[in-house]
Amino acid sequence: MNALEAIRNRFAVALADIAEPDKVDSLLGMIRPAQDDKFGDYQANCAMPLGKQLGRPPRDIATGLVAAVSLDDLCDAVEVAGPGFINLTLKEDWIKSRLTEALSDDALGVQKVEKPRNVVVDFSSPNVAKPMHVGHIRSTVIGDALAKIHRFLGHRVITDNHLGDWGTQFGMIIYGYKHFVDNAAYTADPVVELGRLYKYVRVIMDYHGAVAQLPAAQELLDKQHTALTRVSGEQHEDKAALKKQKKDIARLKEKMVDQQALVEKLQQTIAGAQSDTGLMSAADAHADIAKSVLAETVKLHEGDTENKGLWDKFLPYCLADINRLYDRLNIRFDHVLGESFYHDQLAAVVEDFIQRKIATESDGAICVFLDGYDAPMIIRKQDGAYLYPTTDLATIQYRAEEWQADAMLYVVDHRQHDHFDKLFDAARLWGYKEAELTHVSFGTVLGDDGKPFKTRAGDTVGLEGLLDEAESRALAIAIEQNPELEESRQQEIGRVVGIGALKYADLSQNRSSDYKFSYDKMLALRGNTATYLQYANARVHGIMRNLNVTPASLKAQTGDFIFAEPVERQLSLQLLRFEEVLNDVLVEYKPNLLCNYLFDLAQLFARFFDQCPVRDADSQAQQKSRLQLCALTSGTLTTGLGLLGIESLERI
RNA sequence: GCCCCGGUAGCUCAGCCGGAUAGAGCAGCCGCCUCCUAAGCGGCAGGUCGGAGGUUCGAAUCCUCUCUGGGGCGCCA
Repeated sequence: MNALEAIRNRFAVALADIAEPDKVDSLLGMIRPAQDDKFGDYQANCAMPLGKQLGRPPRDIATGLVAAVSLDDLCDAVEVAGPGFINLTLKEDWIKSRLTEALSDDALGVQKVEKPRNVVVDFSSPNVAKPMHVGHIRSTVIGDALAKIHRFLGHRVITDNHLGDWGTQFGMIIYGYKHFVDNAAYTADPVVELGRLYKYVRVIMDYHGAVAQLPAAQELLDKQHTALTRVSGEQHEDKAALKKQKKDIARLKEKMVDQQALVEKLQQTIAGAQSDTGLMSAADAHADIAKSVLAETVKLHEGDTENKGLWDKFLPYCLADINRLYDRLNIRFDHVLGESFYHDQLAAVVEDFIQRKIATESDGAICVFLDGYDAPMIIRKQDGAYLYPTTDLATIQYRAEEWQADAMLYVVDHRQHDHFDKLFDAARLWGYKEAELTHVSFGTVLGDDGKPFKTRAGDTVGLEGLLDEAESRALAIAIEQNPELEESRQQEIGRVVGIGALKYADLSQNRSSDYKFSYDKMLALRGNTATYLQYANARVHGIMRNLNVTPASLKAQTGDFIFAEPVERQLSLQLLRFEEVLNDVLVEYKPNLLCNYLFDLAQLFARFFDQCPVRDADSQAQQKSRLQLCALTSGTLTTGLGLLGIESLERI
């Protein structure tokens, strides 16, 4: 039982007597860790709102509460301060006995939740056959961490990688294979050749697309220009009209900047293609490539033997390709049920929607109209093809019925917010009202310039290159810091530190905000980084190594805890907050709360390391106590990092 | 036009279902290795929490308006 929960339980009894029953929970929520040491360890802020509700002075309420709550075995000082804050200081004996419990427990005293849920975590979900890029890493890393934390707290977790394995990109590869394959290259390395084919077809399609789009884009730009000239030339007398004119001009100019950029981009695409004569002859020979690609996709979906055969042939290579990345990131999934898994269920989904009269036909498409949205959710196109909302609905059905999911978490970037709002509304209309459906959204990864992270050439940055760079930078530091270590150890440190830094950079940020990617910040040796935590952990192990003890040997024969320096008590309290923080993480699915916690823990340990000699402790008993704190610290850091999907080492 | 998400120290960001003097890291300045990993520790300096109203005993946090940046908005995913 963590301290916060213990305190809340005691207050719950007392509050039941004086507060309205439905208010008790929110009042208990006002008991929280104290913001400042001088206010004790925890503070209860519920007397002020209670005073208002009951029409009595809050200080009286606070005093009454203090008298009514039985905390004798838990807290020392219980003080009423200011307008009615109740400041609580935990008894040292209570802290010490919790530490002793944690020391002998593999889960560090963290208890399983009382009501485990079946939680499906849908994350990563890349389109196979397209190169994975930096945008995929946030979903992958955040989803993995949330799954691990759920599991650690006793929930039944199912992770599912909902691959895009049935879309247009296969039409592209199939078309590419049929027309452009280099058989020697394919035999030598199918993955590389398929990747090349995808890009090749993409470039040709983009070229034709740009050629088709450019005149209209140019025309629109000209129109905007004309409009700007016209509006600018207008003469107005009254202020309101003048203001409107100014606003219109500003808006038009803004639009023109965007439109100009679009035109330039199209021109660049065309010029880029034209500079490659080989490509141009292919482009000329395949003028209808977009239509043909679509046709190949349709044939695949309709079960065409040849295309389905190619799909069956290509898919394992595509999977092997992405699995190489998952291996490097050390990430596994319980299931990999991509879009293709659901394709034969889609017709039935749409039929069911029609039969239940929650979908209607509009302009030949089958639509679900939802309150609060102008645009409907289309589940079948005019041409009879299904769309991703259809697949997503089938997926919800499957997860609810096959897996009895109590919660489905979708770790997907924030741009799909509207899609998920609609999807969830539609699913509830359909009858899936029980399960929690949550879009765990996250922001965009930006470059130094504040724009979506791209290479100088304008391509999205490949994930593979990102991992390479992170590792090689970390390796350089590892060699510099540990010149005496053998090379394989340095390599190992480089790998663990580099990958850890990359993951932590994503996790430590509030997931909802965009974040600026920077190798330098990520691999900084100080500050709130994985490296700092790994370093702290390595230092703990250094102490234990020097004194020839292990967490296991300490566990075998525990001793008393002694708080000589203030930092020892602070460190202890922080160690005991682990469970509390893990529960906090799951309230809003925010792994950064765990990062913050671990960073605070590491900082406290660094102070402990400075102020509390272990080898040269004053007594055997004190040394024992400090070693036990070391064991708990390394256990918590290692476990905490592990829950974030980050490895730790005993020496870095 | 409508909808969503941001704006907090020079920079990168925490804090946001209201709580006591707004935090951290980086960058800057000053100290600390005869001492368990200095990939460290201590200290100094730095903020009208975009702006204006409002609700409240109390607002970075809630409400309204406004400025500003980003994203999304019928047959792509």
